[in-house]
Amino acid sequence: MGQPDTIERILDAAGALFAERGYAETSLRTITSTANVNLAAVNYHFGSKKALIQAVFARFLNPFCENLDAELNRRLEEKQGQTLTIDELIDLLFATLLTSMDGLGESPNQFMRLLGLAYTQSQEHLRHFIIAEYGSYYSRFTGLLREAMPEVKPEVFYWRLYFMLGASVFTLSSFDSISSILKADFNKESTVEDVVELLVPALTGMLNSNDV
Amino acid sequence: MGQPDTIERILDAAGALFAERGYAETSLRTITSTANVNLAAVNYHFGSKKALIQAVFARFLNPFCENLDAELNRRLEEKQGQTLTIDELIDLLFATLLTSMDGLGESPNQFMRLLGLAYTQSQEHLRHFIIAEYGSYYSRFTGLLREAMPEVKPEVFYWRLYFMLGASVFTLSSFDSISSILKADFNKESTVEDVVELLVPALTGMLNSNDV
DNA sequence: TGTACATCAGTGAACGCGCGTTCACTGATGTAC
DNA sequence: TGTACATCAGTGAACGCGCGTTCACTGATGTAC
Repeated sequence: MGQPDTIERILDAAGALFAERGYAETSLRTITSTANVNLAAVNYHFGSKKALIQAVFARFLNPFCENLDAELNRRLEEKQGQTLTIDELIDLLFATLLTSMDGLGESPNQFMRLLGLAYTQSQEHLRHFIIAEYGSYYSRFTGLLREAMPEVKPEVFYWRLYFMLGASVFTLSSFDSISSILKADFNKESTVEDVVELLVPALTGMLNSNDV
Repeated sequence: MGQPDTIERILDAAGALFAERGYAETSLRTITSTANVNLAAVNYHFGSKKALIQAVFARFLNPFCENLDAELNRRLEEKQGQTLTIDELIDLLFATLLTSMDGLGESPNQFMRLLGLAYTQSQEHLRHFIIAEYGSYYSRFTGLLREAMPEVKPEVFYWRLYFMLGASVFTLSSFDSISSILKADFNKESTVEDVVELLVPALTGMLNSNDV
């Protein structure tokens, strides 16, 4: 194969196909023929299909987590020790998500779809991988969010975190099909940016919901 | 096979196994051996694996949709033409969900998990089946919710509906794993009822979020 | 009442197929002396 | 500068395996006359 970067081409094809149809439903034969690469190349470069799945994730999560960390540092310095508010944190999270994906030429909904599938498909190895590699970033963000709303009980905070995660992952991961129905029913086009703009205040409203 | 109700035993096993590991990841051999039934019995009684998946869904959705419809009728009559509020509708929805599952001896999180998987796994036939069979119930409920919040723009309402769906489906479908982490971290036991009690005001808070 | 036939739930074994992975191999490039 | 060897990306064909589905068959029960 004279063409450059077999590894990159495999990652591109795998990312798109996994997001589209799921991990178990995408065969190595489909991936390698889409990438114009020999069938055995995946096992040669990555070792196994599982390792390929993890590599696809790392390519998304590494830049995102690094950007998130840097942004948090910048904002904390700016506020000189004051705690960040819920609004500021949620805003920062989604702004980072949108800009991190720009660099890769990948849309955030593809990333969200992969993330959603990691939860719902039975990919134990993937959940372990994500927790082991990126758990500390997750803890830092949720820790800061906790500081912004210290008055709620721990278990209430904990469940609201998952309500938030669910609303975000589910909506953005199904962005394509949801927005195409919206187009059909109301003739309205939407971008991911539009939805994020609606999502951020909705999540803040949910985290702040009072009557418990 | 002298034991009674081969069909019921297949549906029980299939429901539990699909919810646990997904549709593609559960083989007919696993289902039939769990149900203590001959491998060929699924194709004999249901025709195909796809038809079995749909039958599993129908067993959940039929009673739920009928109960929801009846409850809506009852409440509307009670209020004599007045529109139902957001709180009342969300309350009624989840109360019906909880009571509908009681009768089947099945937990709402199993049902939610199946529903979540229907969205994320590439089961086109299943989405078509659900829309065709149960779309009118869905439209009725969302129509009433729309009447309760006529001031928001249609597309804003539309997206908030999906935020709500995402938060509910994601959280309840992962109830087992989320609550086991909560148990490990805070030594707090939670029931599905506890989570629904937190979820209802959170969803209402999200639907009502103002700054757009 | 007895016989012949139809219906139907259930069975055991086999079918072809697509899957992830392996393996012996090629050919280009780099390194040692 | 030339030769021998090592390294490494990539290849083509085959491997065994588990999958959903099919098919000829059994045996119990119901129905017609």
